[in-house]
Amino acid sequence: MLIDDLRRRLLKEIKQYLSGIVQKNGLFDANRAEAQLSGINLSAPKNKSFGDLSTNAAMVLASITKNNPMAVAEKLNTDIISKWKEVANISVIKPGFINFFISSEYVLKNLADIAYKNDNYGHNENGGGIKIQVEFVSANPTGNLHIGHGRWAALGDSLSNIFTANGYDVCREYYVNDYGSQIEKFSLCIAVIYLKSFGFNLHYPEDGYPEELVKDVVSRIIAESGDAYFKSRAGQADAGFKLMLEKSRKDNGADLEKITGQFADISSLGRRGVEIMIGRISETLHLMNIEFDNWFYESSLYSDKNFEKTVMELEKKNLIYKKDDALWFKASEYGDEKDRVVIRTGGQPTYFASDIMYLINKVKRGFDRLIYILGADHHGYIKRLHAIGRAAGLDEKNIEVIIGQLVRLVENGQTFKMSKRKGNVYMLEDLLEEVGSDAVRYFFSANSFDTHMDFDISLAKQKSSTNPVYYVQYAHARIANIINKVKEGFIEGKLDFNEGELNLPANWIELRKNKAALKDINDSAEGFENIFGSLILSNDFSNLKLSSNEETELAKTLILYPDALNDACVNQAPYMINQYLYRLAGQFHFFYKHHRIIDETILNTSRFKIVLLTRIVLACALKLLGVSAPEKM
RNA sequence: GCGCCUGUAGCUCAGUUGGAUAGAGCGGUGGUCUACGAAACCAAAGGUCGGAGGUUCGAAUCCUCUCAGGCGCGCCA
Repeated sequence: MLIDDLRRRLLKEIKQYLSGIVQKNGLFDANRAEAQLSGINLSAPKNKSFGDLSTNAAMVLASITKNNPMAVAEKLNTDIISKWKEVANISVIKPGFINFFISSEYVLKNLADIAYKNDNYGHNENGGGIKIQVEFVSANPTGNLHIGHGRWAALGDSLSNIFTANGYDVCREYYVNDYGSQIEKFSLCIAVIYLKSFGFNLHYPEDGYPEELVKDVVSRIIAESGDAYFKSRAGQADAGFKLMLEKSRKDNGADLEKITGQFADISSLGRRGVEIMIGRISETLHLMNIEFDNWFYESSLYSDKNFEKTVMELEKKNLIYKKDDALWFKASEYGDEKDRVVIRTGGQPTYFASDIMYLINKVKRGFDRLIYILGADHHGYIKRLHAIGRAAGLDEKNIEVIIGQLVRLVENGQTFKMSKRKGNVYMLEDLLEEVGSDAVRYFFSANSFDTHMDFDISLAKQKSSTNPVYYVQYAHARIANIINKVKEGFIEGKLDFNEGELNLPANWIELRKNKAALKDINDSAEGFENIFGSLILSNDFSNLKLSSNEETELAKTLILYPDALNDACVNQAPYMINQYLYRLAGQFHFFYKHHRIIDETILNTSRFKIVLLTRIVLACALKLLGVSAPEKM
């Protein structure tokens, strides 16, 4: 990591400088150093011609010490920055900016590092192995995933990948809401359809789940286990029962439930239904390259008298009280807007009761940091989750709630709210089928969590060649093509190059003698990876030459990947990876257009090596986003 | 009514805790292929940063007010 390291070094040296020179006049307080110096930036300047990097340190310092910014800048330059080996061509400009370029010495040294680290290039240990749990999607198992879930899934998974690459121990968790009244309703719907499909004459609950969905689930249940969920098979032919069913059509839901329960095992059907739905959801997520480490079932919170024990604990800590025959949690004493009901009149626990137990459970499992990624429709949760955390004596900083804004659907210029499209449903599965996982993943992680993004269905449906994901993938495919070309050229004996500069893998030399084996390698699934991997292993990347501006710029972008990865982590912003990728791909295309790697029969080995390194970085970054790195398109 | 989020080019969005001439992509305009893949490259055009005040050397960024949009505010989950 270059930028972050330099900034840290700069701050450290400035502190020493300040404490020695300025402290005596009282302008600088060592205890407040962090706050006073926090405004110091070291980053790429807006205008590239100023340099690769720039710092406003002199201006911040000048305001503390009441000195002339230009004079301070000159001093910082001679005393500190000019001594850095990483930089070159330093200049001090008007208000007090210090601009500089990355030294070629540093660039070359770090290019070699890319080949050495390969798949792990850019990774760091900043996380220090801290256990961090990311809970996301957690859609109810009573329906399919909608477009919004797709966005949160992409963001959550990419963010998890970014955390892992930054040295955190990440657990991706999906919380399955399989307990409570919604599940009871879902179970009843399933049981009703189940009985109906065996000839029973029941009416479908009016406020039930979409019938098509439930029918789908039931047909799978019947396909796998037939009438196994009947309580009484004899009842089917009973005339008295039929009368009862007739009557039930006019009755209310309570009777419907009673009658249904008499003949079918509602809760078992419900459990099976939930499993089927979760299976579907995980399949959809799998299509998006997302695998959860843990599927946590809400119902498991209620086993072993855990609920009763938790309530007793809360009572002991004086966190709950009774009012209007219900049991309340004193959430307002811990920052929530009001107190929350834990047990309803009648003894049923609320969803909030689960929240309490779930959070306690997470802490008990040893996670240091908890991240909840919630949809904007759940933003009311932030305060109550923090309230639980505080009451449990946890540091609020370790319970982070990230709110992902909703996705608005646009079709032919018309906008739809996701929730209003129940009649004409366009689900995540449909989107994946229409545009493919790569485009979905790339697009959904391309914006910050905060943007209210529009998803244009009509645009997504047409496979636009101007799609940024193709642009990035195309860079990778181009490189794969070059690598193949080089291999073929060598084996066919049509390519000349200085062998000292490019060490060919041993198996290539074998292939030159035995061309029949070539086809086998090419046809094998790992063929390309073998070609690429052996090239990386057999070569030294510290001796390449950067002979043009385009190559130098590309190389600098390559070595700044670790910084991009760090930034994406610190800011919890996967979109920064998208931006980096786009910039890298652009720089590669630009380079490619201006310089030939293979010129007629001559291979430029330095350029070829840069291309190999570019491929590594493209693949690393694409992997973080869960987007494939194709060899052909 | 209260709370959270958003408003930047025709469209979709960046702009890291206040910094230099507000940036990309798409679309539109005009150029590039007997060339390692043109799914690419190059050039110019496009803006009172929703509006109004304020804070200071300096504001898209911070404060106040205001307009517009999204989402919440249950003994539902």
